[in-house]
Amino acid sequence: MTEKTTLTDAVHTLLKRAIIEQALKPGMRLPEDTVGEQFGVSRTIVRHALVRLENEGLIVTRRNRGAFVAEPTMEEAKQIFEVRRALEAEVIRILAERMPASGYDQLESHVRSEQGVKGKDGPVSIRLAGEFHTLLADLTGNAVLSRYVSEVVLRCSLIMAMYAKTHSSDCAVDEHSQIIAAIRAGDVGKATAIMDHHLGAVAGRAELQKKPDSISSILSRYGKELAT
Amino acid sequence: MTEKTTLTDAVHTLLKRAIIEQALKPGMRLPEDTVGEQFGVSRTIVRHALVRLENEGLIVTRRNRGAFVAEPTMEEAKQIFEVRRALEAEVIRILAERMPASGYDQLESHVRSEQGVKGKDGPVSIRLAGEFHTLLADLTGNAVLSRYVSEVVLRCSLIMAMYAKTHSSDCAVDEHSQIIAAIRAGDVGKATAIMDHHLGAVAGRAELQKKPDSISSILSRYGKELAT
DNA sequence: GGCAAGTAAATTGTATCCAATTGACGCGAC
DNA sequence: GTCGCGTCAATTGGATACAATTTACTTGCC
Repeated sequence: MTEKTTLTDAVHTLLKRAIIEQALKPGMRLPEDTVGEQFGVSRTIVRHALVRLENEGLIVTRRNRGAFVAEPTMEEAKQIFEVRRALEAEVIRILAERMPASGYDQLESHVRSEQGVKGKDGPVSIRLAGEFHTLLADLTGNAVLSRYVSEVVLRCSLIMAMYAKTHSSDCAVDEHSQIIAAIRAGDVGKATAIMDHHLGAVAGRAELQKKPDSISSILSRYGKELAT
Repeated sequence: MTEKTTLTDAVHTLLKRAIIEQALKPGMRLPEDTVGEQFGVSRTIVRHALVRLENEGLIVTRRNRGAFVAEPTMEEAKQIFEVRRALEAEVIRILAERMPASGYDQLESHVRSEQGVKGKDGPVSIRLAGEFHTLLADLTGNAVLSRYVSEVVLRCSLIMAMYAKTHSSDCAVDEHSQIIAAIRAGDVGKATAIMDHHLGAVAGRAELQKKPDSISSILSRYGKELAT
């Protein structure tokens, strides 16, 4: 399986995971040859992977300056959450209408694995929380929808990594279960309401945590100018 | 302005327009060096542009085979329309709440230019009809939403180019005006309903037109194997 | 005459190489 | 001491060269 994929895909996937798991922090530079050296591939490959990442909004590139891990502003974050809410509402609407056979099993299985890492917050927790929503979108069978949800979820993960101190996954997992239940009951309105509340809480957590973190956050945003 | 943009952007834009305007027909091959020769750039540039186009769903690439203009199946088309409906509903919801100052002027101006080419159906008509929706999305001020709408609109244009014989833009322009009026009146429900009907009609036209066109369509789909 | 295998051509995947732009450091003048 | 200018290093933008894989054709055998 690892041989079937192209090198570009591999690098792209690795970089993506590294960004989401905060190994590569927002604002950090990504020199092409450094990354290439690290993975043992040429700049060409890294360039292609970076193009993809830029299209996904996970990095930004400045002309003749190179690529940087994206640092979503609060404004961008609001926009992303706005789109995400709309997309996930559609996901719920579809799933309430046509949930595939093994859908609930997969969802419950995932929630269980989320509960497994409930205690320890951190990158893994953020990733799993995101993957719940991705799984939800996948179950719609709509590849386009799934792709977009996946993108906004990843960018939200990046936002959370930037602005929220702790992920406090406790309530998140709980709400995930509630969403599943509401969909199972065919109650689109309730499921959407919970999802909205869920996302609102997530967004709000980022927003609330932003103030105390603003000093270092702002500095880090301008800090890349000084980074040697 | 043409000097500020990078070569990749230029090639990307040109290819995109060529695909939308059906100069490059669905299923057609896009050899890297042929395209590069045509535009006077290297394969490197073309490759980057192709990566972008693939991410946008306008082309598909087969491993070691190259790039082909996408040929959305009816299933994919349905998925794209499903997502598009959800996204444009969100656009309407937002615009009814916060329409920028010069928004209506821009919209009405665009509708007038659509009416200008009302008679002659064809690529330009399809492009303008698409740009109305893109403009609508741009007015939300939400760059993420705008980007996604732009993508699905382009893919819908490709679908229409594939499946619909005539674009019959008459009703489309009329409905565009109605949507503007409904938004202006602050009637989200009505605007969404018209938009749904509008998109449904477009999708339906593709679906209905598909049968009589199926022979040549299918042949063209297999024709790429024979293309010399 | 049809099928299969081998070979050759074409095209992509990848790496390396050159040029152009940008940011930084240092020097000098005011 | 500070501001401005010039040179330099570093990194990306782009092109070319090489390798690997796939397709298609030809040739030989049944």
